[in-house]
Amino acid sequence: MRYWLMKSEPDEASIDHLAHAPKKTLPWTGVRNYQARNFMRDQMQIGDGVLFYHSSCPEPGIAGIAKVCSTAYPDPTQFDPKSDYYDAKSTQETPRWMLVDVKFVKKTPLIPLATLREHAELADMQVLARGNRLSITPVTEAQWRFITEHLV
DNA sequence: GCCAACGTTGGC
DNA sequence: GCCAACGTTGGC
Repeated sequence: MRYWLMKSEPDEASIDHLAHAPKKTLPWTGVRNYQARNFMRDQMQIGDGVLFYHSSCPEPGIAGIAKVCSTAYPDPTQFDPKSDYYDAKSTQETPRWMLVDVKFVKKTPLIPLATLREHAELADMQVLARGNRLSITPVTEAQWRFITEHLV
């Protein structure tokens, strides 16, 4: 059992989209970074906790809780020439990009980035590191507990 | 829109 | 394998 923070642009896929999706699940499409892919492919397991983070928006921050609800499988958008996420170098036989499905758990009052930065307990969170751009980052159990017990 | 930080690409 | 150029991310 691990914990993760996953960034999504709310215009693309917000916590509300997840809450209203069929079965309350969405495939985490569009990751095109090897480190983030490797987390999904190699480390995520069904049941892992997810902090659902809204990025590139007026109020960036944690907007809800979700959980991993599938093992990794090829991201179908890499094969679709009409998709923004199409990758001409990827083939069905040797897919380059993998994803997991994520299931809604609950929406939370938005925890802004600035609030996360205020807490010494969270100072080592990878998402808060200077220059961090990774869309999926590991969260420690201590960080997870602090956020879910004190900030939500 | 700016810009720091970082990843990727491709020539050599 | 190096590294400059370029593209992207994402907060502000």
